[in-house]
Amino acid sequence: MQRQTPQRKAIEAAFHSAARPLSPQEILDAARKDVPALNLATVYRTLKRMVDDREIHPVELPGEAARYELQSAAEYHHHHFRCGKCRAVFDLKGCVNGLKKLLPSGFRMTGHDIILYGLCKTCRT
Amino acid sequence: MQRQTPQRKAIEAAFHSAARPLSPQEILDAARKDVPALNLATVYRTLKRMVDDREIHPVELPGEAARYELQSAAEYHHHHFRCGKCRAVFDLKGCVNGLKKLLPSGFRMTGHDIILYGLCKTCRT
DNA sequence: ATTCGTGCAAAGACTTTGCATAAAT
DNA sequence: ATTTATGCAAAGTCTTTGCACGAAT
Repeated sequence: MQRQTPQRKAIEAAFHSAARPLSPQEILDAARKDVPALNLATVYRTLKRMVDDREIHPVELPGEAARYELQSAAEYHHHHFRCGKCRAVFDLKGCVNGLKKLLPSGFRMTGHDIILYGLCKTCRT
Repeated sequence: MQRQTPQRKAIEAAFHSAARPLSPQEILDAARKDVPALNLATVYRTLKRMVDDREIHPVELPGEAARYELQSAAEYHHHHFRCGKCRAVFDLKGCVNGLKKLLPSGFRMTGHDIILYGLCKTCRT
């Protein structure tokens, strides 16, 4: 049975207000507004529990540390956009056709990732 | 000007015989057959120089350490397949259409990654 | 009262860097 | 002779873990 601690509440609050994938450090920074003494180790441990509880979902991008997002965002199939300037990651809607045609013969595909890179609306100006 | 050391030769040889993206540790293991005293730090430094020289190219997959492949493989636009059993990474040919339609309005796209997951021909049996 | 979570510090994995030595030009 | 690369060890980053304390049930 898991407990209802101020730390976990603060971390959950960070996810709900961000609405985009967050790194452990971003979560720490945000959650410290509620619980200033919060420790990074606690963030890592809490993230692990939340993943086990299927409350959040890891988002892994090439060459970067894992981020996490609410399971509600992961419920539908989606991909990610990474801004080259502010470095933030955004959820994208939809998918594409024709991935199977990339497969060499004899290979079986069970999943895929698509990551788009560029500039977000804010950084584009 | 760069020098022609046995270490660098051994590392280059490892790339040529593998013909797939390799991690620094895989490179160390392979190149030690030629230069047993080879050090991991030397591998990292040599990889950096080879990237600067455009002789190799980094291949970054979600949630994994960087691998590298010969620039000749990177000359054409391509993506990667990752086998969930043997964990090897393979090059794929071709690409897909319709990625731009995933972009939120106001965002600009400058590049993309596609990674397919599944079982390779060998592991599928 | 018991159990589980937290903070802190230490330990790990991976990568980078300083420095004296050795090798290449 | 000069310049650059190497090996080793130390230092960095990010993440995990041990332990005693404190909080939740």
